[in-house]
Amino acid sequence: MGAGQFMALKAIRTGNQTKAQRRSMMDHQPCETCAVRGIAVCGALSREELDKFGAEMSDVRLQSGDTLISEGDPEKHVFSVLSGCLKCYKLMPDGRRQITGFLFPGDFLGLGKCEENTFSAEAVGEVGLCRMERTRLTSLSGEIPNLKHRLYDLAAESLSELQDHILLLGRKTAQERVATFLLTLSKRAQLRGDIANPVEIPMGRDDIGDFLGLTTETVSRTFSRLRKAGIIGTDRDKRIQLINMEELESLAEGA
Amino acid sequence: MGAGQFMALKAIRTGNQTKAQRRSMMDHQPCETCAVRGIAVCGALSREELDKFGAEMSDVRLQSGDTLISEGDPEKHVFSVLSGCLKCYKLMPDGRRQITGFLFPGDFLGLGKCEENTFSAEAVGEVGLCRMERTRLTSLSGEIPNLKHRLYDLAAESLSELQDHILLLGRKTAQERVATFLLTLSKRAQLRGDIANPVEIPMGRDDIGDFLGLTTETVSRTFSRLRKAGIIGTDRDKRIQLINMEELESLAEGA
DNA sequence: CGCCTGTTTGATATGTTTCAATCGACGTGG
DNA sequence: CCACGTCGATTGAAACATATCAAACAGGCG
Repeated sequence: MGAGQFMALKAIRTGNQTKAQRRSMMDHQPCETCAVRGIAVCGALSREELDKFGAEMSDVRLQSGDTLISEGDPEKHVFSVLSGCLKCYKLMPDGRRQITGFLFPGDFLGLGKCEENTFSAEAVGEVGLCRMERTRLTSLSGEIPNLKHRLYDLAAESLSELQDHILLLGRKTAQERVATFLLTLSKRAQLRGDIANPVEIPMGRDDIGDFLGLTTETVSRTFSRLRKAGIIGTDRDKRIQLINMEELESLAEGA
Repeated sequence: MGAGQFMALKAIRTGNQTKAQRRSMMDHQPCETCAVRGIAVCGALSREELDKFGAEMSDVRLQSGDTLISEGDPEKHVFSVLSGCLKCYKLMPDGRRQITGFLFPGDFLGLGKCEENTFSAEAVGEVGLCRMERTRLTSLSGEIPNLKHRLYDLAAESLSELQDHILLLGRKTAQERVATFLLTLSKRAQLRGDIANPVEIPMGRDDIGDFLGLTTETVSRTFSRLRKAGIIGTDRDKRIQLINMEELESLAEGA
């Protein structure tokens, strides 16, 4: 691939500049009944720690397309995803976009070190999050060793995932990328207790393309190819059956 | 690009399986006189903390091509680079390789969370490092808050760099990748006090290719193109003058 | 039903890879 | 000191995977 230069002006990403406009704030729901307890940042906290932690949170709800944070803006808050899906991306001056990752329930947003966001994040469908002041997190992580440790673990895990993605972008073929993508999505769904096999694909083909370093068309064609090969099946666009897992795995690894 | 599938068997990377064979161990030199104090992990430590830290270190010296760690092996040690350059990479079953990053003096190796290395690391030319048991680092970071904090910062910085590289691999053209590479190398040299403008390129064209998601030939051709355009100049292969910085910057950003 | 938006499919263009050959620097041995 | 061999870098020609351009298709909704 490459050719980015020429795919450029396809949109200039004038996307609805919703920013925080449609974003709505709500009271924080009790952590005890939280759907993502156990898998989220807060999972490692004791009962008392959790109380202290939860007291600092407030809830946020986003509509599809809403921007949660923007690259370059001051990094004032950290977030924990409760429901829905977000895409994190970087833009180039001419509009080329690279999605660096998707966030699902239980995922944490706010591992940055510097004052400014290194990427933007936007809702894919409706999203619920809980939110905390970054400065509060910093001081809390000083008080609660478990929390600091958990944050470090999350960062380390994230590092490993990004390295995997670098391998994908640098060396895998379109088919291998798509296979990897489907399997990763499926495994993540399983981890948070969702259905793993007819795997839910909340984002559009263009988002998948911008994540995998491909175009919408190539993603679509690749899905079709896998479908014709009997490796995957489809009810709707957004729900895909993984039929031949073995083949999919070996495709993903590039064996 | 893409086509990885077909570039595959070009070598199967049978590379000299030197592992730790040529690796030699030495006593640890005093931290006070260390060339990379201030920029390395240990930079944030007080005098007493440094003594405690340094007492745990031993020195390692590698020859060109020596493998320091291998993907999948247990992660027993962490390292701080004193001199030279290392490449960190992941391999696919068929031999395709992706270099995830280069390490220079002052850089830290060992931010992993799990028991196993997520990548391999190999010396590019002669390398000097100091080494510590991972378990010792873990306990020390419990005792020394500064250290824990420093490690977290390093991880966060690393996250940001990997995201930049993901943008590069996913969306930049060959020329933009090479321009970015040269500038990054130059800036890092400056940060550690080395000469920034005739920038030293210790690694070969093939390593650069495997880092940028390109082939040796494309890297070489791109250098030639930049040279003909008067943007860079060359004394030797490994030392490159950045002549037109403005143009190089705008190329790198893809404006 | 017809519009709208996202997906799929087709035909063609192109940047990069692949295959192959030449060049250049460097070290070795006669 | 110069032929020779080696290894990495460079250059050329052709092949190819994916991008681009364009059109058809499908599903959801007013």
